[in-house]
Amino acid sequence: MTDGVVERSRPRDRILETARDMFHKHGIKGVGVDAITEAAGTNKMTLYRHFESKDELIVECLRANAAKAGAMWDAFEAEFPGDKLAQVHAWVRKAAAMLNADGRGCDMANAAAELTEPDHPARLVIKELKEAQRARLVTLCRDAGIGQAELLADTLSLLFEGARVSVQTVGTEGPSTQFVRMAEGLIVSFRGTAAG
Amino acid sequence: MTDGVVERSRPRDRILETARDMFHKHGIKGVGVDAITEAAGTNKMTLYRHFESKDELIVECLRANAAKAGAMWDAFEAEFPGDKLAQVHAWVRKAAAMLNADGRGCDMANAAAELTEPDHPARLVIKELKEAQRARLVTLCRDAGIGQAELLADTLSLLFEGARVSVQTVGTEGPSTQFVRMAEGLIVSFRGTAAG
DNA sequence: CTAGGGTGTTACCGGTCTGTAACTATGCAA
DNA sequence: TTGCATAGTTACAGACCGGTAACACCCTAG
Repeated sequence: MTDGVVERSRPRDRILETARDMFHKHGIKGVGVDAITEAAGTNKMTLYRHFESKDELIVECLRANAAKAGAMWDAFEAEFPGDKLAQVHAWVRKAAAMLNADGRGCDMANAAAELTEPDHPARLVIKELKEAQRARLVTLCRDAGIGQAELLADTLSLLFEGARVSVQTVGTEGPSTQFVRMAEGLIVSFRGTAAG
Repeated sequence: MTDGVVERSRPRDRILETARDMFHKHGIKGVGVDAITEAAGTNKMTLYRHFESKDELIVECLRANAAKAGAMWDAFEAEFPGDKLAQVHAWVRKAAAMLNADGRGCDMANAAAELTEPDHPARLVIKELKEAQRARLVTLCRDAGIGQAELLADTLSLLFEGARVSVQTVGTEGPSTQFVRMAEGLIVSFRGTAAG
């Protein structure tokens, strides 16, 4: 039996997990590879044996985040099998929970704010992962029988995205406190219109 | 006659203006003081005679941004004197214009994403300036005779904030294209409810 | 027992970062 | 002309950055 998932896992996994946590808390440019490897209980050489550069490590961290987000969608389906409308409401609750979880916003959005080079490898994966998220929410809304599913999904997306940066700038007592009310009101409103 | 506002202004003003531009384009941690002073046509010593540290320069840049934002509100009042509802719609148009202006989001939000130290001097001014913006929009909505002015203002704020980060992550062709429609729809909807 | 792959250690490279010291040049005002 | 504030120049300190070289150390598979 392994005594601690983080401590006794392979160095590559520890590095990835530690980097994800530190990038999230302190920003990408705010963390050096030395700090990551030390926190992961390893060293710089081992990092560069598994990742060819810091940029590649960043990309892998973002992909790992996306994988966790994908698991979230699967959890909705598992909790409310077939009931797409319930899953939409579950998404709202999950989003609200994230807002109060910590004062840091979305890792993808934060990375996009930091990595300004237009051809940075991370920008590509950020874009495609955000588009995948959007597609899943659109599909969910559509399958829930809501008219104008794209518009509702986009509105909910922007509200959530905005709430995350609002938490980061003014804290949890700002406009983001109204997020659930806004989202639920919108869903009701859109369900009132034509339902395909 | 001075031949160029930027070139012949005082060094302090040139540094401030140049820093604002470069922080906006490349991020705060992505720009060094050497690069700023060189682009401003001066040198590092002069910068440190006018600003006691890079952090103080950052704070001054954020304050300058807020001053420009304040001028925007005054422009609304000048264009539609007394007509608060028209000013709300002017805000929507202005916000939409900002979305397509460039792919970079709000400087305050980006700074908050980069400067993660909880006691960083910039975090205080970011919070108070964001709260001031929110207060102005709430007041405008209330004076426009809209019921639930706070809720509408917060919703519009989150939508705009979210649209700015969406532009930064997936570009101008993403959910942000629907911003005006969402905002106008919300205003109509809120005007339909009780009007005080 | 042995061979080899994964890992750890130390030292280093060249570059960049914020911030400072010491000195020189300029322009304006009395 | 003298005096002074402002600005420019060069050089540097001390720290950190991403990334690499060379070598010693396991642990396990054969």
